[in-house]
Amino acid sequence: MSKLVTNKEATQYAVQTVSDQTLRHFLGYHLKRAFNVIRSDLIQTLEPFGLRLLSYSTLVLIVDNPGIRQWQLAATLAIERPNLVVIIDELEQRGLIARERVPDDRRANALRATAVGRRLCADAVKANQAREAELLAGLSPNQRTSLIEALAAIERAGSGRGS
Amino acid sequence: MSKLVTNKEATQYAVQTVSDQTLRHFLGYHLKRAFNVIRSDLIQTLEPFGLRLLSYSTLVLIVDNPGIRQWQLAATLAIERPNLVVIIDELEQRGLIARERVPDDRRANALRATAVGRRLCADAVKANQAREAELLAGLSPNQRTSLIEALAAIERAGSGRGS
DNA sequence: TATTGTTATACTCTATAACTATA
DNA sequence: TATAGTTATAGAGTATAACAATA
Repeated sequence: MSKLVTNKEATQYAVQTVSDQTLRHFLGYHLKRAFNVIRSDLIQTLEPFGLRLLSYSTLVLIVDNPGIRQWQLAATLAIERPNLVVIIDELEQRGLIARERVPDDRRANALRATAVGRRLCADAVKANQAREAELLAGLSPNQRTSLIEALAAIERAGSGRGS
Repeated sequence: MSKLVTNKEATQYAVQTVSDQTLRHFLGYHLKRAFNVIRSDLIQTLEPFGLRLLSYSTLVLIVDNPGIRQWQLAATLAIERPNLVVIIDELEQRGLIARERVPDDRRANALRATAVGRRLCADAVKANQAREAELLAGLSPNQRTSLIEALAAIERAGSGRGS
């Protein structure tokens, strides 16, 4: 550096430590940051299973609800029907689920997990549980319960407004 | 319909109500859903100000930290430097902030909000506060405090791992 | 007419590589 | 050699319109 700059001079132009105190007052800010932690951790956890967040939750819902229709899945996952098609395609091509024809309504598909899909799903759920337990080790059981209750309350407060 | 199908037969193929009980056990599932509520509400709240989520938090951080550098902003917002450039461009073109040259280090920009930017920021923050208070009306002050504490704990638990 | 699944498309957010000008 | 800002680009996630088959 050709010019010697004292700390005092430098502070005129630089910021020593960034203050996010205004944003810290907002729940949305904390929600986003906490969600990012959980999300990036889960992405790494699911990677060995070849699953991403959406294909994972889709597979879990199909395992839990044999015969579910695509429109029901889309509604539960709060995504649009077109965006679900590629996910279903991928799960089917990997042999984890099957689209079955419905005699009652030949427009619809009944989705069912294969034995392979159910096995993979169980393993992925177990891995998810293990990692989440590690991440939440700092919270007491009481804190975890009230955290989930508070989040569910926020979700309910938002029902009835647009997504 | 050529074939008469009784309710009993129909239930073989359809799902009456979708069960998400496996996913409900996971904090990540609740976090995502609660965050979606807050997020879509905030998007609507900020729309009259011409701000989106990222341009909003960027503006707030610049107002709170006059002279902040872009790399500091990116680190605080947990986004990549390239993705910040377009946001800064937009805020600058709207006359809400200015890029100032730094004599010490001619590679860097010192970011400062204009008077217009500070005014808009204050108004947007006020609107955000009002809406969040409405959404959280169902939670006691105690619940809100412990909720934010729990989220901050999760965020800390994730520090030291990749984004 | 309305619904189910589908295709095509577009917009936002996010991530990486590589360039420039400085240091 | 490393850093700050930038450009270009590509990948997810998400949203809408419109179509075919079926109800």
